[in-house]
Amino acid sequence: MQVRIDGKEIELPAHASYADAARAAGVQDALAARSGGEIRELARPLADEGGIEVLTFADPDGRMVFHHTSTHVMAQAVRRIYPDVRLAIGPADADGFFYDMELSHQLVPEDFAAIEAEMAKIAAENYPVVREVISRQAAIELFSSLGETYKLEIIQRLPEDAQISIYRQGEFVDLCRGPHLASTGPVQAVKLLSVAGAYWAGDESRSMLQRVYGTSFPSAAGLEAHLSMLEEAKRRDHRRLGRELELFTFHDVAPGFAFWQPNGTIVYHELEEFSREVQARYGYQEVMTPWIFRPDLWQTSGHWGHYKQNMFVVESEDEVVALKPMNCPGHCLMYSETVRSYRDLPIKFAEYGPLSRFERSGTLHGLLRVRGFHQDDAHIFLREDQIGSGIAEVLEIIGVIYGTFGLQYRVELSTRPEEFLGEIELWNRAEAELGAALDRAGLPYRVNEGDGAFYGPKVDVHVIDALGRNWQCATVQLDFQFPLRFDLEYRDQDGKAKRPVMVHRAIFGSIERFLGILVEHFAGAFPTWLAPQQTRVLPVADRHAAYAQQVAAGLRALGLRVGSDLRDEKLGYKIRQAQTDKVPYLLVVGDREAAEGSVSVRARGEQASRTLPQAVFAQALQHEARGRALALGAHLVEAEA
RNA sequence: GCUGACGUAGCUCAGUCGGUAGAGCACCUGCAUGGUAAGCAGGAGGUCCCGAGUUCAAAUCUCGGCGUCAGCUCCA
Repeated sequence: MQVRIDGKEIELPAHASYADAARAAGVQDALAARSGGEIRELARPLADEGGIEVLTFADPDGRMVFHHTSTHVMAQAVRRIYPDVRLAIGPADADGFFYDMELSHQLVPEDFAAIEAEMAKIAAENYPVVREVISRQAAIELFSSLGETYKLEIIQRLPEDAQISIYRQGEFVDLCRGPHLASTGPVQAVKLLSVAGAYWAGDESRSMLQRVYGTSFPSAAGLEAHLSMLEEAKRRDHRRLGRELELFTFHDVAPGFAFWQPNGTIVYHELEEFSREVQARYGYQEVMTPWIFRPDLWQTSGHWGHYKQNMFVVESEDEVVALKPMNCPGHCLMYSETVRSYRDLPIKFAEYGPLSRFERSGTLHGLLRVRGFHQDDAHIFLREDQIGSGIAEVLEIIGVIYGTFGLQYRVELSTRPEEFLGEIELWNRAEAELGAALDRAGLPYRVNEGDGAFYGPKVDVHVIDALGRNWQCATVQLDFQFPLRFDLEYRDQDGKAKRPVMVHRAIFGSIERFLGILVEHFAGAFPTWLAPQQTRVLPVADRHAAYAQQVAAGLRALGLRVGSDLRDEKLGYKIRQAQTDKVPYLLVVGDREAAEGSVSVRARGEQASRTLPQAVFAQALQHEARGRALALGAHLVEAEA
């Protein structure tokens, strides 16, 4: 028969398999195939179809199949070593796989080597992975005899008409939907990464299983590359860099709250100032509102009913009060204090004040998940006819802000959750407005059904960092509820009272969190405008100290952040330290420079240096910092020319 | 919150069998006056997370608490 494989027409005998097809197409390392969006196992016979694609490890679906079989190999190895294991679920995940299991032995990382060795044996033994479809009754009998109670529970949960498949490899059998590799042989390079608890069926009230995470590759080289990427992520960990660069610290007595060290405070303020500057251009008005309120406010806003478990509630003078987790109720109050005209709208209140949310202890994570933080928060009150332009403007600001950091981003639209306030019709309208604004902005987006806030649908923006990781940052939430609950009004053209619409939005999200993401994105090497110290003067010997101080003073007078290293150390030592401190520009000054009033400039990460007159360097640095340039040196090259 | 691991000098970590603690870096002092990623020598630095218990004796063993880490759950 004639089959189109990866775009080429190829003649194959009748009853050929996908493996035959891959071979005929000359693909050596085929893992599976894809046809009409479905993944097909290599051992299966070709179905009657238009065209197929051969999947290798380069394809995400191919990788998924590979990792899926890998986790079966791991389960088989664990069973050989710990026969009392009971298996729950074992899927592929983004970069590897995991298996949830119950066993009497508490696994520790020291056990991994033995399991990996057994996995290598299973790969070398190269068992065919055989799929069988069996009846529900046969499946129940099989897994009962094996004592696999979790598998029995899975079978019971399957719909009546579900096809039940099992996969065998050697002595091992597992309930599984597949798809899988044709044999265990390709699972050559494996690394188990961690073991942690995971609830059975993701249910907090059920038993806790042991989840073993691992990753695997067809070749040792691929595994090595992946492991060094993980190492790189570790090197960039903002908690580590935060301490090394003296940006922030945490203390046992204030879990979930950062101490901002002098260096970190500079970066923090630069971010806040940047936001302030951009938003002022768009007509935002900055405000400051109380951070402790009586429950009345939270009752009006609905937080008392829906969010209280996340709020810090304190007692004072026999009265209960609560720290604000969000600014919106305060801004609504502020809006309602005056009679508003249709001419005033949109009104845009921005606030950078402190927010507190009670987060469960196990969820805290450096700056990325804290209890005390600040947002580049704003609430926009607008007329219904301004919704489209209002949302479009926010999307524009997002582009301006993320562009400055060189961050790519992607967008998601989250719709009505199960627990919600208000009428379904209002929700539908709000969701439609957001979708339309995204379409007009030309931003492709994914829909997250049921993931919206309790008061309205939202657009979430995920930034993509230098390592390709995604972080949820900006959020834009349309809200018909708060105006209703706070009875907000404006006088329309006809003199009648009308209800405004509200937009909640933050671009960084939490400034703390965004800063943490930036630390990892830049690996601590901030662009000049964000760098705590933008330049550092290094005298060659102590007789050059006076000139060094003069150079530093001159730069400081221009508003630049400059340090000087006057210690009795050799130049190489000071340079090394300045590089590890990730200072953008080092200025070496010795006899030559002192004599001609120049500085020898060495940019971060470079070996070469160039000598420039003091004033020329100062001006270039000033331009670079003021312009919030992403890369180092553009103005320097200009200055030299 | 749950499961597991961990908590020793400012940082990274070692500490055997239960016998009162160590290294490197950083810091301080002295020598060296130096030209683009670590000069040499010396010194100081400890509530071994906190609290109980076992023991003649606890960094070490047991229990409880706090915190951190990996994950789960949660995340307007």
